[in-house]
Amino acid sequence: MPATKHYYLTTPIYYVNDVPHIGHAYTSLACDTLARFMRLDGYDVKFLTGTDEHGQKVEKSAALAGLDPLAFTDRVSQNFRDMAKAFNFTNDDFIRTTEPRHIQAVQHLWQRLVERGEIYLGSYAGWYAVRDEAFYGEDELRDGPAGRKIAPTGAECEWVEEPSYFFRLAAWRDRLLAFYDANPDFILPAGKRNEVIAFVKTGLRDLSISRTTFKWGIPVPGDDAHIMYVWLDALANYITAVGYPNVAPDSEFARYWPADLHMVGKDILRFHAIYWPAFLMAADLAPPRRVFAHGWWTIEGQKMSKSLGNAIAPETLIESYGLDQTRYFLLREVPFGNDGDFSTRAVINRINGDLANDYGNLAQRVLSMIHKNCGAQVPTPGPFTEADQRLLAAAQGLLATTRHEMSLQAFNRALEALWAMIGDANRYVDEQAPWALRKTDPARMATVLYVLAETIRHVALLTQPFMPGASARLLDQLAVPVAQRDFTHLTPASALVPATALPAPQGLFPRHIEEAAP
RNA sequence: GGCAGCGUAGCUCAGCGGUAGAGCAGGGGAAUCAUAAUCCCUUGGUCGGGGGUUCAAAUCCCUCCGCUGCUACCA
Repeated sequence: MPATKHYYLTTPIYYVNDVPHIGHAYTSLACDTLARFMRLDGYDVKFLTGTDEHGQKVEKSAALAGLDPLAFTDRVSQNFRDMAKAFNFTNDDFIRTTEPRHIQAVQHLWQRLVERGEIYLGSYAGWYAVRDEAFYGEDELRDGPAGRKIAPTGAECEWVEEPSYFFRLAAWRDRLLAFYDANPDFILPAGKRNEVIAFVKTGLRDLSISRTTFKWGIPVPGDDAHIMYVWLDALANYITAVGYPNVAPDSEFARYWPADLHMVGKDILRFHAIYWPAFLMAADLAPPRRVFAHGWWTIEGQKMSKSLGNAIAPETLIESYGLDQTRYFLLREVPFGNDGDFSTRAVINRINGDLANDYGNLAQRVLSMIHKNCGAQVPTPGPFTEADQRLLAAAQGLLATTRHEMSLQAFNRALEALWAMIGDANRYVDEQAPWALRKTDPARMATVLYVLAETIRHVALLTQPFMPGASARLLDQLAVPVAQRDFTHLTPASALVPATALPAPQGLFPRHIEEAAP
C-alpha cells in the first residue's frame, strides 16, 4: 500500500561551532517524536536535520584550530551526528551547508530572486566595533572622548560602509501580513505569532544578504567579491534537501514541499516566520505550512549560560536516566512552547511516579498475573461487562485524541491523555480484583486480564513515538508481531489473539534510586 | 518608553460570567496481583492590591503593584 500522505518536517540546521546541549537535543527530539508518530499513522515522512557551516565565526575557529574551514567543519559537524545517534533520532537526511547540492541550490535561488527583481546592490553602513566584530545601532551607543562612539561592551566603534546586496524585504510587509491572516496556524504558539505580526506591522527594512569582509560562505553568482550572508544560505537548506532546483512534477520537491513544519527555538523565529516566507514567495515558491517556536530549558532554576558552564550534554542525560526516560521527561514536563526547568528532582519524580509506578507497574502486575495464572498465554475472554466495554472503548478512543494533540505539537497533552488511560486501567484492576477472581471465578479473571492486556496494547502502540525502546519491549511481552505495530492496528480487528504464547514479563522502567548526597 | 502576556492551593498549572479545580508534595485509610507499586478519602486558596459593571466576577472594565516576552541583521 503506497503512502499517499506526505509529511516533511525539519529541525533548524545547528550552528556547527556550537557544542550540542540539551536545547539542541530538545528540538530534534520533538521532531523525532512527531516523525515517528506520523510514520506510524501512515504518512510518508521526511525528517531533516543538519548543520549550518558557514560564517565568520567558523572561519576563525578553523584558523584557531589550524585547519582549513572544510576540514574543521567535517570534524565538528560530527558532534551533531553523534547526538542524533545517541538519541536514536530517525532523521532521513542530514544536510550540511557546505555540500555541493546546497551551494548549487542556494545559487539557483539567488539567481531566481535576481531575475525577479528582488535583489539589488547597495551599501551596508553602520557603527562597527572591530573588537566585537559586530554592528551596533545608533541608539545603543554612547559618546566617548573626542566625539568617538562607544558600544555597550565598551568597544570603540567606527562608521563603516561596505557594498552589499539587499533583498527587498520592505516590499513584502503587506503580503506577509495577508499570509499570516490567511494562515492562522502558520506560527505557533499563538503568543509568538502575535509578536511576529506586531513586528511586521511596524514596517520592515530591506535585508542585507551579502558580505565582502570574509570568505567562508557561498559566493554570490557573478560577483565573487561577495559571499551570501547567513540567513539566505541557512534557510535554503530546507529546499535543498528536497532536491531544489529540481521541481519537476515527479521530484522529491513536488512530493514534500511545502514543508509541513519547521521546528525552531524561539530565538530564530523571526528568520523563519518573516524572512523565509518572504524569500520563498519572492522566488514564487510556496511558504512552509507551519513554524513552531518552542521554549528554553533552565537548569535547576538557572539560565543556561557559558559563564555558568551549566549546559547539560545530551549524552549525560542518557547515561544518568536512560534514553526513554529522558525523552519522556522532556516532552511531558512542560507544555510544548513554554519554557521549562530541568531539575534532578523533577526528572526523578517523573521517572518514579509516571513511568515506574503508573505505566511500568500496570504492565508488570497484569503481565505477571497472566504469566502465573493463564499458562503464560493471552487469556481467553468471556462476555464483556459494561466496565470492560468502557475501558476498551476508552483505549480505542486514544488515537483520535493523541492525533489531535500531535497535530498541534501538544506533546504534553498527548501524554496526559495516555496517562489518563493508564490511571483508568489501574483503577479497573483494583475494582475488578483479579487476584480474588482467581479463586472464585477463573473465567471472569481471564476476561479481566484480557481486557487489561488489550488496553495496554493500545497504550504501548501509542507510546512508541515517545519511548521507542520501552514500548517495543512491552509489545514484545504482549507478543504483538512487529508487522502489527502501526496505528492501523489500534482497532478490535487487531486485538490480541487468545492462547498466543507470551514471554516471561520483565520490568519496563526501574525506579530511579537517588544517589546519596556527598 | 511602546506593544503583548502573565500573577489561582507548598510546587507546576487548568478554569476565563453562575456559589474554587487537576497533577505532584503533605495527612489518614483499604487492599496485597505488582517495580512497598496500586486504590479510596483528606488538609490546603478572601483566585496580586484597590475600584467599577452585573441579580451574579479568577472570569468583563479601570487603576496600581510585581514578573515575562517582543521592540531587526546576534547562526
